[in-house]
Amino acid sequence: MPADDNENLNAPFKPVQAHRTFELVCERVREKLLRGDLKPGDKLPPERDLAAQLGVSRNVVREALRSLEIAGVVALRKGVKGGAFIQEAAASRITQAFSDLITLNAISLKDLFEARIMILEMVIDHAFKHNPQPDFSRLEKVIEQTKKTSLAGDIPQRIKCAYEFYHELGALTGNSAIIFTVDSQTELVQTFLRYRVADMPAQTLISSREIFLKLLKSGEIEAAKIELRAHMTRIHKNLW
Amino acid sequence: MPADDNENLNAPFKPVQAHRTFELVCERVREKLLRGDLKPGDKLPPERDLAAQLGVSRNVVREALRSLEIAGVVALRKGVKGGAFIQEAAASRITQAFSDLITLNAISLKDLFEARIMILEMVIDHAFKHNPQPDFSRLEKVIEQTKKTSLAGDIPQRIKCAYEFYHELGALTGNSAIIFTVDSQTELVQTFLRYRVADMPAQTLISSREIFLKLLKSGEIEAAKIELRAHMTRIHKNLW
DNA sequence: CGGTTCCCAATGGTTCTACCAAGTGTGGCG
DNA sequence: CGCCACACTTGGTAGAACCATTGGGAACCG
Repeated sequence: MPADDNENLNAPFKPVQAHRTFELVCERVREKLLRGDLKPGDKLPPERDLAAQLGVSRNVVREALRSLEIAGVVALRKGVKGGAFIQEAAASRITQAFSDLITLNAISLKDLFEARIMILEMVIDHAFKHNPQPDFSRLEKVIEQTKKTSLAGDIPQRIKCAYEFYHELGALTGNSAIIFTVDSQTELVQTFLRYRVADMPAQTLISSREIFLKLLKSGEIEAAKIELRAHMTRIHKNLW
Repeated sequence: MPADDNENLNAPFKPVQAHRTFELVCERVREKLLRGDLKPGDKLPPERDLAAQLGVSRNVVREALRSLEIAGVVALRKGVKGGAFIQEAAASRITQAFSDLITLNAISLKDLFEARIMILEMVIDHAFKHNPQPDFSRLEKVIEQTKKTSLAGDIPQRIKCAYEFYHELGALTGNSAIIFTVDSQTELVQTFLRYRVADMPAQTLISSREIFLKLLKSGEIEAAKIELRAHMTRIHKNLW
């Protein structure tokens, strides 16, 4: 439920005044984003200038920027040539939100992992439902890359490949909302597993990926889902 | 923070630079949350006291609180007896994240709605997969409530009932990660539809809900999914 | 005694000013 | 020519003062 202003829908009076100044500043920025006046990579004016232009104190501008930063809309860099830069759209803000729910004990790791499997299985189903012959070339390329880096023992690159793998899997749906969801879950799981990747032998990973792809290609959906679930279980088991 | 040192030892790349003071303040609060020293409903010390206790300026404390507020961890109320109160876990932060992705044109409304349908269908599948006879009593109760408020023309309550309906649907999985995902999507859609609910006659809504429940109860999963998709399409159509 | 009104203190919200810290470039010096 | 130091830009922190809202209690009135 909208946790903020609730219940004033049928209120005869409109107590609307929620304007903390910094929120208005955020609105201005979001407006410009929506209208295309601002695009990722663009830079906002310096805090001092912005404060002057908007007729508010620098503090207010800072709180607004802080808010936008936490929301992942802008990133701040200092020094000359620094400033507030509009960020590229990314899954990380969703990731952060889920992460907070976990620290609040509102979501257990078990549920998180189970949900991840559910969504990925859904992705596979959906990929075939609308297209009997999905294009697996990108997925294939990622697995190839995984093979190389993982055998070379390049852990960070291996982690990145894993991310790309699930990303391409999600991309089979062609639905960006699903892609972001999958990405955020991957990101989330990786933050919990980051320092334990090496627990799984490279060969185990590679063969799992290859078997999975082979099953997908031959259209054995259910078998592919079983392989995926088995792989996930191997990964997650380390945490319990 | 000994735990952090531990992790930094074998960290391939460091999360350094976190030493903006306000981030440290956030950490302190999150620590207390994680250790159970703070629970939802608890109140943080006043900004001035907090600043003194932590040995930082009030400005820093404010930025930290702003950050936690945006993250949905605390809510701020002014006046005497006001302060920063720890919030109950809620989906709203995820909602906001998706909302930002939409304003950045990274997700289209079409994809959002399609993803929503996909997830709900997945929920239905999953509910039956692990339990041939799911408990629909809560869902039934919500529909009963929907009937009442919707015929009475109580729009806000009708919206709330819709939220509850999808919430209980998600709850059939027993997976809190899924529940939060469903909730956030519902919230998101509702913000786009809020002022157009009345477009759908109450009777259309009610009969759709009842047909859906009846199909679920008789185990006609596919038919239920079709009814759900039809209902969704009716709702979403208004936006295109 | 009961209730209404008004004032006061607590607390978040805003403003100002000054200064610190970190990049970036430029000009001077070897 | 190359390197280094200094200055300038811009975000980060500090601290004090004041405003706005809220809740409760004191004062007042019936």
